Amino acid sequence: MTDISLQSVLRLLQSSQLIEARIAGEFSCVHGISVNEMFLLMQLEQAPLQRLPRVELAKRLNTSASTVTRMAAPMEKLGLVSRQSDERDARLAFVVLTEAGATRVSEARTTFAKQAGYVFRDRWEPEEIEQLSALLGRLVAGTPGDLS
Amino acid sequence: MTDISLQSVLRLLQSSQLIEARIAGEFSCVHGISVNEMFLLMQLEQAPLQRLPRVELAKRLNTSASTVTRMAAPMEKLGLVSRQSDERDARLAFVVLTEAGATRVSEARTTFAKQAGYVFRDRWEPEEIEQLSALLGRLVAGTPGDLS
DNA sequence: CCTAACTGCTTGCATATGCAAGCATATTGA
DNA sequence: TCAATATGCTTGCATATGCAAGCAGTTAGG
Repeated sequence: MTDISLQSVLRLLQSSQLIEARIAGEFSCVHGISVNEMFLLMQLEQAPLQRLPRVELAKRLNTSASTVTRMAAPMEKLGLVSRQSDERDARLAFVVLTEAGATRVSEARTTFAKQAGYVFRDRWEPEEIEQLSALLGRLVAGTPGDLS
Repeated sequence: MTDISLQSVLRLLQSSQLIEARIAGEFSCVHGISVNEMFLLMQLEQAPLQRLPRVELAKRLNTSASTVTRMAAPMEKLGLVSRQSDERDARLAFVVLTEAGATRVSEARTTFAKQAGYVFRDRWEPEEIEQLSALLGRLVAGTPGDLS
């Protein structure tokens, strides 16, 4: 393989697929939400006032506004988020993190962290994980929804 | 952020999303196939006899057998792959890379490599990309469908 | 042999998601 | 002021995908 950038991106996409497949099943069984739903809650968690307009949330999740609309609806029924409108601009419909949502995302993060640990459980030195994290950090740095 | 494994996995999944979003649109417009379809062709390309049973292809793509069935059908209409049965075991239906498919995947890889290069165009030294690739290589090492 | 269990593939149904159109509201320019 | 444009959200349609059931063919145990 001559092209190192190509190799890196191929490995990045492949490892991402592997990890998602490995984590997703157990995760949603334990917490009743998907990994993507946890990501949504995590975005709210780190937003000022724990709330975001739908369009902004879509940008930070690298997805479309319609997906946010459709993700938020069932989560609202579960009480994990609520809807809030803006007094100044009636077009805005904030997605707001509720108490229950904050609790849930906290529990979910714990499970996720444990599963993330398993990814590196064999033959990884802490310094190597740090190195990987630092390099990946440069790829997500400055993007709207950086969670790390 | 106290847990380095968590941070690494979060960044890995996020950077993967970012890259996919950035690459997918232009890519499929240029080549008439999606990135996932290119991955399918690349798996065949590196398989003995440029062919694989559907179940094996599913494993290597980290997906389900039904997805492979449904991906292969339109690609067969396009002439990129063909179907071949096994003389010994009539259950097997190989997906076979055609000449046209080999040409197409070669062109697609060129475009993909160019786009991969853009991912690292700013502030990345070749040694850093190598380092990233090596670390990610450990995550995909030994998995069925390693393309790198 | 022959039946039971297994394997590979396909298909029906459910879910997830993007795009484009539509609707309501805000902003801008004359 | 008001018409044209822009923005935020939702919804209809199309595509992508997984799971479970079903079918065809193979293998194993008696």
